Amino acid sequence: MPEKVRVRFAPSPTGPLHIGGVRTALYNYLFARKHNGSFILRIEDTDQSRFVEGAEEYITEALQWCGIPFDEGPGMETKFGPYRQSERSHLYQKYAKILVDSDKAYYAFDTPEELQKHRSEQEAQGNTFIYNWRNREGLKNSLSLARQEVTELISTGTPYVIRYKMPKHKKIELFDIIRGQIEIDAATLDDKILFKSDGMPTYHLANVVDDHLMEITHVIRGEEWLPSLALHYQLYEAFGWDKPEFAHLPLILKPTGKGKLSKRDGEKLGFPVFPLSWEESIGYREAGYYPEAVVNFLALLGWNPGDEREILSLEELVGLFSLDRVHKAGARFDPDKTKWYNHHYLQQRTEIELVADLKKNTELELHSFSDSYLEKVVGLLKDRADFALDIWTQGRYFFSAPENYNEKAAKKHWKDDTADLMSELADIIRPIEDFSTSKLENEVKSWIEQKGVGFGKIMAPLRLALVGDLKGPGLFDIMELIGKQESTARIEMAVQQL
RNA sequence: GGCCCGUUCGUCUAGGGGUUAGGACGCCAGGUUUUCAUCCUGGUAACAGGGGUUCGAUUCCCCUACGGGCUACCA
Repeated sequence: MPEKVRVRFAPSPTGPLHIGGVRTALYNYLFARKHNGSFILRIEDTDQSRFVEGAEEYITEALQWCGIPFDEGPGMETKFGPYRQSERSHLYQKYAKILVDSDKAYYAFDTPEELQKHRSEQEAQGNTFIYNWRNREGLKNSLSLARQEVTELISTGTPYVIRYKMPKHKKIELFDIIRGQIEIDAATLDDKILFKSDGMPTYHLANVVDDHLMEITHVIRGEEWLPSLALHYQLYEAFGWDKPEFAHLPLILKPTGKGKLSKRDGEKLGFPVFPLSWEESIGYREAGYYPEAVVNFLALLGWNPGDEREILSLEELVGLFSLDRVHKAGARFDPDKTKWYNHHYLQQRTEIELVADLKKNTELELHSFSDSYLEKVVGLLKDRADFALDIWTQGRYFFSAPENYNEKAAKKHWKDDTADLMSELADIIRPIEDFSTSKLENEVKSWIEQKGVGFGKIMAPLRLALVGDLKGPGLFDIMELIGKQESTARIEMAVQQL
């Protein structure tokens, strides 16, 4: 690759960034960094009717959170800017005109209603209406109308669009890095609208013009664009421009059922589909996922390094990434594996970091506990946590005495003589000066052996008394942490209540 | 319907003319933990079907089936 690699991620600010969009951005980022190139963010806001307030900010914040910032884009201006298409409309107008003047495109005056009518008429006969060589002579455009009439329509302000004049006889040879050679018969294509009657370009025109002007070398985008690649090729040729290389990424599919992953799948199956929360939809960040986990998971969804590694940091991904290892088929999204990745990255975090993670959640009543206490709790619980919040929800007994006891367990393990045994145990514990795990273990175990009652008869009710359930880390670790007073108090409470 | 892309365990995938078709998630079992989870070990499980080409196809070609995408003055 002789020229400097420049790639772009070009979302439309019509809402939150979808997880599939994040992956497209990630692959662009990885490719750019792998080749010491630039990663550009371009906002494709040519459809004013679908513009959503705050969506652009959401996109930049999401990329930031994932750790894949762009080198150029809104707010990071260079000679290639501006980076919002709405701020570049004068350019598209100019280039659309060039196409018309060279007879590669034409004005069309058909109203949306007229087109709709044609469509339904064709549909009624079981056909599809395609605006192209078959019928363009019979429709209202600068190809069918007299020159005079066209000038008059335009000068009187009649709304018009500009359509690309797709040739009838041509085999368009496409090349995609991921899919290889593709041949398309131009006769099956339609005269796509390049320039809308509202003065804005459509995706096709804006995209080609901007990619050229911004000197984009590789277009890495979703597979949904593959069908329009032939048009884009035609446009580059019409302008006499060198084409970038293209790579169309496989889609991310629903975990079950058919079709593309959607917002509804997340709601139904209870996992995020957005990087950050948006309105009612929870994001990966807010659900407690670490960006490393999301990036790692996403990178491996449709791509792999060629060996059996599954745990890869962003830096490692940069070093390993290559487009020709991108898979061709769509990938089903797997929420379980994402969770597993988060579990893994959570284990990498220190106790101090995890305490900080917990404290970020201001709804947790953590203020009455010291950092050193919290760090010890984390140390005992982190193995079993997928999310930082699990430490809180699974370790409530470190923060307050159990309010109720697992009924089934109580029925099974709290026998008639248990209360007496527990009271006796409390008496054994009370005089212990050095209230440490090892000391406790020694004392309690030798007492049990002396009594000859069997461990199960003591340990299960004791756990019930301290934790409220038959769960959790080692009992003596718990006792050391919550302390003598709390431990005995909980035993006495259980004796009373059970 | 038309056009385009695709198809290896349930899922993500490795592999590639001769392999015991490998790994990961999930699931199951055993071990550790006198609990639960983690963890460790093991197990379950796949080349969509049919034709070619070939000494030999999961691998190459064709067809079918199935899946996906596109078919807007949306991107």
